[in-house]
Amino acid sequence: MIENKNDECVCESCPHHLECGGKNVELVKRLSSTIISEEEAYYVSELFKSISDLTRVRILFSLLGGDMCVCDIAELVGVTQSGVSHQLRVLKQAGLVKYRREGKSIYYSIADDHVATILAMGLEHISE
Amino acid sequence: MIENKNDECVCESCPHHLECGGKNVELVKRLSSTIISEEEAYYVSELFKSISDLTRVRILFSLLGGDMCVCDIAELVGVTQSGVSHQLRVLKQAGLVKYRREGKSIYYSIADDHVATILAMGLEHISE
DNA sequence: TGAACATATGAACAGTAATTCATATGTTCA
DNA sequence: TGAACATATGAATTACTGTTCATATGTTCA
Repeated sequence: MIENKNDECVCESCPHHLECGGKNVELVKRLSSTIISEEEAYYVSELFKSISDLTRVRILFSLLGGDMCVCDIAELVGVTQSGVSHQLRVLKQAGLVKYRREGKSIYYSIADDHVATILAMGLEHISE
Repeated sequence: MIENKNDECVCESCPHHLECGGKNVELVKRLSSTIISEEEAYYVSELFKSISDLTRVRILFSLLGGDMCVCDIAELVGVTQSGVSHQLRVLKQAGLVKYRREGKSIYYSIADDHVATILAMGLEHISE
């Protein structure tokens, strides 16, 4: 809780807070802006958005088991080759997966341990 | 890479893998199903979906600075009281925030340190 | 109890995203 | 080089999601 010395809201722009006892918005605004910028918030939301689709989550957890080429992923998650390719593009742009070409095939894999940790944290959270 | 002893795909349902050298889909299917179930994948996607919206991310990071009542959050993120309330419901259902009533106001806060960690991991990832 | 305030909910609209089909790009090997 | 295969891309459709407005629920205090 953030309160001024009089335990009373001094915010100019929201006089109603004098009654609701809410925190001083100006103070909060200054504080929270030091925690995360508008731009950072956007990128964070974009990051999690890329893990917010069931198909993409299934792709990511499948890749935790080892690298896979696109056609294998497609069969595993039961989506069209085209569909998987579209989703892989999203994961690629978010920096969640990397890829390498091996002949005609392209193998995708989890970008780094950091990504694996985020996935593990998510799995842990829903298990509570 | 998962391969059988002959280094050759034995999958019945995808004969083309004999050429592309892809992994044995049946083996992968069995392996990855031990990592995460279909139901778990769904809940994980739902969890991250709740952090995939810019407004909700801004709400969460604001709450990292301390508890806040709905009207303060609304002013801080520049959305209608109604809009914030709708988004808080999403965050509540995902177990990301908790709340307590104090008189007429309801104060929301981050559910636990686990949530703060997930947010921090996200922020860390985009900073690479 | 009723007036004032804080929050929640439902409906409607607008913007966005996931999927598929058709097709293009890129690779291998005879 | 050209045929066969693997992946990527564009367009179109369908479904979903975020926002606001109007209103309902719930709390406090005179």
